[in-house]
Amino acid sequence: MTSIDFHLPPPVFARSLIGALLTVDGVGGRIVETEAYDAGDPASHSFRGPSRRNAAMFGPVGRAYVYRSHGLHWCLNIVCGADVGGAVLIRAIQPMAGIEIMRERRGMEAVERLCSGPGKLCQALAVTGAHDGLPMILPPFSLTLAKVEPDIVTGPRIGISKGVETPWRFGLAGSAFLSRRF
DNA sequence: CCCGAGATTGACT
DNA sequence: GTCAATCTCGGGA
Repeated sequence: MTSIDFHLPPPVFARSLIGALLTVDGVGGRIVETEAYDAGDPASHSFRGPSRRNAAMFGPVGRAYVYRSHGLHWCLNIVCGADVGGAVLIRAIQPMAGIEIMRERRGMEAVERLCSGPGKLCQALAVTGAHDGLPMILPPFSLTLAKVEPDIVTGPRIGISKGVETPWRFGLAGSAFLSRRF
């Protein structure tokens, strides 16, 4: 059993998550895309200090930070880092377990698109604000790192207007399950 | 208090 | 390509 080091700096931890198996109540798959954020980063929700929404980012590492995007979609992060204010956004998953349940939650959809975005995968895995602050190492979550680090591609993060040049987006090379091409 | 922007998605021109 | 859906936060009046 390999223990997960949530104290790694966000960019390092984000890279280590590529290929990991993530499930929620048994539904999930292989993480194929992540993004790193930290407190010194103007693109991060933690940049301006604690608020009601981002409180989990200032709590213990290894917990979920789930926030609502544009008032509609949920997005799942894992709190990490040597200092407070760090987290890794889970942006895409390759569905492995509970695919039929995901289809019911998301409607008829090609398997490549079921979890190809941060809001999509939260819908497919039924992650909501109720999961905010919960430990990632306990049910309903299950998180298991890949035994061997796969080939990884990097690039600028998606959908932000500050810190755009920071290459803290990580993806599984050649994956058909990414939110976008690198 | 009011308003614009935002780590998104899906529907539409 | 454009745009609306709808919640939280920060900045300015």
